[in-house]
Amino acid sequence: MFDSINIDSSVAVYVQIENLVQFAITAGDLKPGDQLPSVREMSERLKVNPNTVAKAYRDLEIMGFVRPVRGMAFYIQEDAVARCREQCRRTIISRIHEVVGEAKAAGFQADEVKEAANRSFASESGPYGAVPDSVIGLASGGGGRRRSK
Amino acid sequence: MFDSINIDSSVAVYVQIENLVQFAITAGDLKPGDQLPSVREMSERLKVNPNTVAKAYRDLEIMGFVRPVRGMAFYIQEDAVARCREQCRRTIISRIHEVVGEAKAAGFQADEVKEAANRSFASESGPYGAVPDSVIGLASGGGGRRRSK
Amino acid sequence: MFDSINIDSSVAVYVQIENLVQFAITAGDLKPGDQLPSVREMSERLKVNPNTVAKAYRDLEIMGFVRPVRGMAFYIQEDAVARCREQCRRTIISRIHEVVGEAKAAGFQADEVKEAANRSFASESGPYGAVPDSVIGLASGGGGRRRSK
Amino acid sequence: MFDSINIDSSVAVYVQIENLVQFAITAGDLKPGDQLPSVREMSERLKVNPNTVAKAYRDLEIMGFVRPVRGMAFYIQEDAVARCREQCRRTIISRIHEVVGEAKAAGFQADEVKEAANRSFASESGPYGAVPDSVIGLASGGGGRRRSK
DNA sequence: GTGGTCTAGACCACA
DNA sequence: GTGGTCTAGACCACA
Repeated sequence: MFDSINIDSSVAVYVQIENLVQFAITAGDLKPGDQLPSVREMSERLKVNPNTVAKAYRDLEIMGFVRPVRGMAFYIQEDAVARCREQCRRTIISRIHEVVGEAKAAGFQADEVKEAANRSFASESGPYGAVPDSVIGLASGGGGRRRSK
Repeated sequence: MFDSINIDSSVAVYVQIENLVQFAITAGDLKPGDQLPSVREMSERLKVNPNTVAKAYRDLEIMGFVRPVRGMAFYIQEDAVARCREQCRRTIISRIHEVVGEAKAAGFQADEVKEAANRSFASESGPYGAVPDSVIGLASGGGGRRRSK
Repeated sequence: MFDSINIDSSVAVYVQIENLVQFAITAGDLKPGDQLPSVREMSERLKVNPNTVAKAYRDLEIMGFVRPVRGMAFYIQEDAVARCREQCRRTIISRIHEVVGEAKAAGFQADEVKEAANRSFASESGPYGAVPDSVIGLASGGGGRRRSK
Repeated sequence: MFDSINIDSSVAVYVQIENLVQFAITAGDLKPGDQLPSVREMSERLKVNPNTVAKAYRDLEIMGFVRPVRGMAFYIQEDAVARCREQCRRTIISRIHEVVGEAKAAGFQADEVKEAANRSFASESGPYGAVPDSVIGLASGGGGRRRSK
């Protein structure tokens, strides 16, 4: 958990951090009352500037998912789970929709998209890590065949 | 073609424009020798500033997909198709990988992602348009089932 | 260094900026690892719009001479020097060739061109500054002699 | 005469045309009372759009170097020569100054610039043609030696 | 503070 | 009419 930031993603780093936390809450990896890693620890894990982590935490606080106590500790709010899950669902649905729209526009077939998704599901990497070869693999395999034409 | 820009997307507007053109080339909607809509026309269609379109076109030129002819227009290069298709494939694969990673991190099941993708495939909208209700629908349907913890 | 832009030159302002940086790299005034003046500082020094400087810096990045670090600065690349020198040489040779061609077409003698070049070499001014009187002086001196048909 | 336009030069095409005419007047290749090539003929020789030639001719008329008669014929003015020569001299001096400034900024030695100029003087090509190999040659010869360091 | 994106709009070169 | 350059200035992401 909390180890994959992709500096090249179109998604801003601080949004990636917010997403990682929200996904963890939604998946049950972080429960109400749990504590977030400190800003400093998180910034070292993710190798980003502490200010960037601090901004993400501040946003999560504004959204009501975490609550700051004293200096640096942030705790997951009691009522965060349901709202967080709903927000994650919408975020992900709209991103799936966007990416499928791109695939359609480029002439990809539904099968190819599904196959690519399956490979990603099977791979080990987190949401924002680099794309492993096992996923890219599709390209020279089934992908190239049908898209041509 | 060329009618859907999402100002709220994490993908920069000029990148969305570059993608739209590349997808059109890959899908065969734009062929070598064809000309791009003029900067002004494109900016009116997409309702973005002409400078933003110009930046996208300049990037496409640097990538070697189009060639500007002074006082005339931008033309699709002869050798653009294969390279463009390969680049689109990589772009899309890595974006699918990212979005699937997000879904996994949030506890989505593969079936749910596939179902969301199917709905998007079936919908009419382009890559960067707003998310139609028919797609959001999944949420309250299959989505709610397993994600709950 | 970095103080002379000629808004009246036929050379576009952003190209003049690119040239100034390349000349500085070639001459060893900027070394690999050094950082460029910030976009804002440069725009104030040269009294041009920040966007114009940014365009020049972006081009230098595309040419592989500098590398931007988000939130920090642009740094001279390790391998920039040799390539940069070669490109400068070609740029300058072709510009000398152009100007000599103009002089020949207008009936200038080789001696006159050399004398003008010597005066410029002896003067203090940078590449794109205004032409000092000491250089113009040639005109009424040796220049008038033979050119008068 | 009138056969070399360099589309890649920083000097605008219509300015190159104006220069070619002015150089020809200064050098005595065009005399008062002589007629300029028609706009159409010139545009075919130089392979540029007639509008561009027309703009150059209009400018030359404004400068008082040529006079239009009826539809399309332009004649060299009686008093054009002296003024034209003076203007050419200033144009060329300031361009020599600019190019020498560039060479100095990049660390070129005076000798190298002179040698490059000599080569250009010795070559056959006109002011705005492509740079012949005989001129580029300097590079690997004396040029490379001293500039390094 | 530093670079990156975007808008708004002027003016120019070329076809 | 088409692309290219430049200004002026706002706002954002990141360090």
